[in-house]
Amino acid sequence: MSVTIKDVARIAGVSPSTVSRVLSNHPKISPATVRKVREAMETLGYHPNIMAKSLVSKNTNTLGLVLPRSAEELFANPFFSEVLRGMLACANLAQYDLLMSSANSQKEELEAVNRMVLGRRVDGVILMAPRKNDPIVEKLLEYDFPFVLLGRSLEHQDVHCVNNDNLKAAYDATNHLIAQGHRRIGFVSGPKDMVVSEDRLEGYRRAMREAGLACREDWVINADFLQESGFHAISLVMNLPERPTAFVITDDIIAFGMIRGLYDVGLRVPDDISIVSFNNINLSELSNPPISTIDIGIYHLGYLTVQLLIRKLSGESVSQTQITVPHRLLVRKSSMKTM
Amino acid sequence: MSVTIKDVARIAGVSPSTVSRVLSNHPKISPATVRKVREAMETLGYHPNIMAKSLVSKNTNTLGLVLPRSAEELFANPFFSEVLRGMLACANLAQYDLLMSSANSQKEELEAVNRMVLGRRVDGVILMAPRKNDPIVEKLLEYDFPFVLLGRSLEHQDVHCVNNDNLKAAYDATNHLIAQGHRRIGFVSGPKDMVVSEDRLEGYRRAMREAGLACREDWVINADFLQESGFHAISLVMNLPERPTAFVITDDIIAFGMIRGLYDVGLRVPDDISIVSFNNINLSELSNPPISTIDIGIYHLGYLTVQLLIRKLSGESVSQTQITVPHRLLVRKSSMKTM
DNA sequence: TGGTGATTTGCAAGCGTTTTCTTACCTGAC
DNA sequence: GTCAGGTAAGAAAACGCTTGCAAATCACCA
Repeated sequence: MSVTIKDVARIAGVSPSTVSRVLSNHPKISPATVRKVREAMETLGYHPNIMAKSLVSKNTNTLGLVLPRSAEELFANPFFSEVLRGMLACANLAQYDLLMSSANSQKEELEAVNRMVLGRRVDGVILMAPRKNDPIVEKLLEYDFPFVLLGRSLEHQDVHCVNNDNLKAAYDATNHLIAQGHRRIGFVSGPKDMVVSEDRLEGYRRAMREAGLACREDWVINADFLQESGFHAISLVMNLPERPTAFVITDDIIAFGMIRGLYDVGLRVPDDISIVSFNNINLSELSNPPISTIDIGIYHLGYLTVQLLIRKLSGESVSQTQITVPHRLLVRKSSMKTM
Repeated sequence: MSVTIKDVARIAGVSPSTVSRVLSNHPKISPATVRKVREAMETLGYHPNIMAKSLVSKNTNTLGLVLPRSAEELFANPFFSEVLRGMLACANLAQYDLLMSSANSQKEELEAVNRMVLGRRVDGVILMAPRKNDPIVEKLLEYDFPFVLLGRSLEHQDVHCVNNDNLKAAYDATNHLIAQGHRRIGFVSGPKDMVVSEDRLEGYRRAMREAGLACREDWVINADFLQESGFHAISLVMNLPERPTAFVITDDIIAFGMIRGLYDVGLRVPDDISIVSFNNINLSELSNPPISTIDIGIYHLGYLTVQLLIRKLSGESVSQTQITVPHRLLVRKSSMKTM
């Protein structure tokens, strides 16, 4: 069968406890013994059973990634790979693995979290893109289980999270369009119950208000993070009594869909309608025209989230609860009037 | 502390064994006892400790996903999210979770696999995009550990795998271009040591040969699965003594980069150069021009891989070792001459 | 009444580790 | 040569669960 600590002990002529101590680099162990044990491990091809280890030591070196329900939206978005890449890079460095489970309903979502948390399967949890009044947040707080938000909680200010200043980002994006001379500016929002949607919408509204511009309700279009949304949005846009000359769009992928949809109805970007979107997924630069976008540092978002969680787990008392990843506006052709 | 099976037993007035049996739906347990135990679990908020459970039962309900080293390439590609989505959907259905670990070097990669496999952390392993002479494949065969390839092994015919008929797919793509009247057709390949690259290149060559067309070595350009590759490829293309009028490209994202790069040097797709690529990532349809591509059924690829692995794990003797996901050519504007 | 077999439950060992507590051993000072 | 003081190694109990085997209970019939 598989080789255990006892086998190693027998071969090395020591007790299992000693082997265990060698394994965890216990200081008070003689170099000679260490050598003997190491050799035995080598010849037997020993590898510790992580289950047994976690059972007694009560940690798993695993982080749980809880995907928002109806994760389809997120998944289909390159944003997700990129944030995952950042997470894995950091986790990898600290010898952590990532456990993912997806869910289709809120019920399944809670079950998944319970399996992970109450089943002692992970040491900490990462919550992506939380919603308003997210029950998972409540649950984890109730359990007093370590977790970090990628995004922020509307209700709990003291929860550790990594986020952009989405309000400011949308504010910047809108102001850029205003500076380009646009007066009628629309906004395409993500799912209504997500905190990020709320923040960005607010940023857009603030910029419009400060510039003394009308902020009409029918210029705010709801979408989700799928390219089809961009496509669908077009019919709404076309039916508007007064059509905006520019849009702030909450996600590059929606922008792709919109540009395409506009093209099909004979409208050109940026000549007829200017566009600024969010995220700077790597393809946005290769779009035709290249898309002006707010670079939110996706990779860093993922990396720092995991880093924060690991710091929490290692007992470090992390006083700064909120980490803000800086954003910057990348002006490309989709928002450049007549060049 | 956390509530265990003993607590439940005490409250329900039965023995721990009985509780365990209720948990696993043991047939010979009286309905009355079941009810009592269920109630006790409910009031205590009991959740089984998965570590303890796996320690004795020797399975973890977890699948390990081993990413190819230098996974950056893959990650940055929407292909990856989509395949992951398929995997998670299937795993989720069967109550499995996915454990990911990434690695930067071959050494780290082997360590990760050992942690997973020898550490008894997962029940089975999924290997993505295997390379020629992949040491991980050898290792898993040596351990006799259940695993499934997403892709195929060049050396081992009897390994369970889910794959496309990449040779035929490239053959189809090339023939499509030939049918459009092209005679000078180039090929942009993925990393040389990956099996998929080999297969697609072979398909391209076969089509060219059968059509009696020259298959010049300097028309085969090596790239990796990054958009930058497409970009870089351009300088190579421009320096060719005799330039192809069309390209078969092994990945949509490279195609994006190439279209952009060609545009920048004043060449138009499809008017100057036609393009057919692979994968049909969702953005390929929204490209400008929309990209003709081989739809390889990414989602299904992921879904079926996990399904096959789970079937293996559940003891079902799966006789059919190779599952081929059908592909189809989607003709879009990037390969349509003058309309 | 006692024996038989079927059905339900409990006992206890074991899964592969870690860790506390003890013991054995060695060093050096008196 | 004895004993304190310290260091290195072992014994054994846990961690929370499963499961083979034995015991208990009960119905039934001779």
